[in-house]
Amino acid sequence: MSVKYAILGLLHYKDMHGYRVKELLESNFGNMWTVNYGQIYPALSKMREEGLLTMSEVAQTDAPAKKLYSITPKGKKAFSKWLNSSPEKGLIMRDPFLLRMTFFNFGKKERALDIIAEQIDLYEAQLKLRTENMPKRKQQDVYVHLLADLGVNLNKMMLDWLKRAEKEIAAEEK
Amino acid sequence: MSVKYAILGLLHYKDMHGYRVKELLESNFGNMWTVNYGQIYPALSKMREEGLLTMSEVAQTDAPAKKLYSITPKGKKAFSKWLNSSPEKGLIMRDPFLLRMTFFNFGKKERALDIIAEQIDLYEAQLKLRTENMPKRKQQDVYVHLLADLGVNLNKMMLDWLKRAEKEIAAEEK
DNA sequence: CCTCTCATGTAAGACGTTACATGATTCA
DNA sequence: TGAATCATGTAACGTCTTACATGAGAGG
Repeated sequence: MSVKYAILGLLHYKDMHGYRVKELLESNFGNMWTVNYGQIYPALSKMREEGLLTMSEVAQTDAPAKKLYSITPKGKKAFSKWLNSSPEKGLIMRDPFLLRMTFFNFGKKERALDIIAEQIDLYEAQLKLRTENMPKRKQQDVYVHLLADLGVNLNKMMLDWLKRAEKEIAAEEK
Repeated sequence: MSVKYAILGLLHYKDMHGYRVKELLESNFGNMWTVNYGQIYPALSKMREEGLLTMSEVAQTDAPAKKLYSITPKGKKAFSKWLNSSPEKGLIMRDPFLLRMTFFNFGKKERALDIIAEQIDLYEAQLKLRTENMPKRKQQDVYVHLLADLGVNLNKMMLDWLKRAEKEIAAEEK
């Protein structure tokens, strides 16, 4: 369960509630996460039961009450044990677009080019966003900033590749 | 269910049994798949029930009997419908190593460098394999060969990034 | 008044992984 | 004899996604 350790890691920075955890996991860290409340809220409750976290309710005048979670010494211990263990298996990269692309020999070339163009737009928008966010990340520790850098690199590589793909496919007779 | 369409795609090339499907998904296509029998065999049975595939048992003298699956016209139709639909959501990239790395500010620098060195070895071995397999892919269609190319690119980018990370982390005082 | 953002949660189901169980042949 | 490869499958368990349900305040 990796959401667990992601949460424990985030709580090293500051106390947080579920809503913020999701926000940070998605935008700030890694660039390569999608988490949803269906994972986060149950995980927080469970971890609290396990004694890794403590919770305190905070009433607010301008917004609904939130549940602030803090990491306990037991939680820190569990996190540090995980951090120093050897990372299992490898990278998982799955993309519905890439799966389709693999089989485009059985489809129409024009449609392939359309879908590639869509992807280029998507990655261009994402690259813009990531580039804009880079300065913020540079103020954080080396690791966070390296990760942000990786996100930008990935994005650039994909764009180069997509544009090359466009040309190669267009050049095919068939 | 993406395994479903991956199978339908493969069966456009030739009739296949479950064992071969796994082999091809893992090695030949995409470079970015891990599938296991727990997914494949039930999927094949289910798709047969749905009329997307037909099956015939083939006895062998040198190995156990295998179940050859063929795609039906209904299966081809379902596949082509999927192929031409717009790909949903985006790329999912998850790596236990990258998650750890994000939080290495809370761990020991030496350990971070060790783990990075391990990853470099891993990616170097993978790059070698992928580069060796490239000529085979070039004989296939543009799409398959572009996908193989993407795998190599990804690998190279990761290696560059890991080596830069090594230097930046080593340069930190702390 | 309507939509957006903030905020928390549950239930059902889809999807994936791991472990187990079986068994023949080939090669060292 | 023992390991590797080929071959098929199931059961239990985890994880993840989707949809639903609720509700307050802010701003147009």
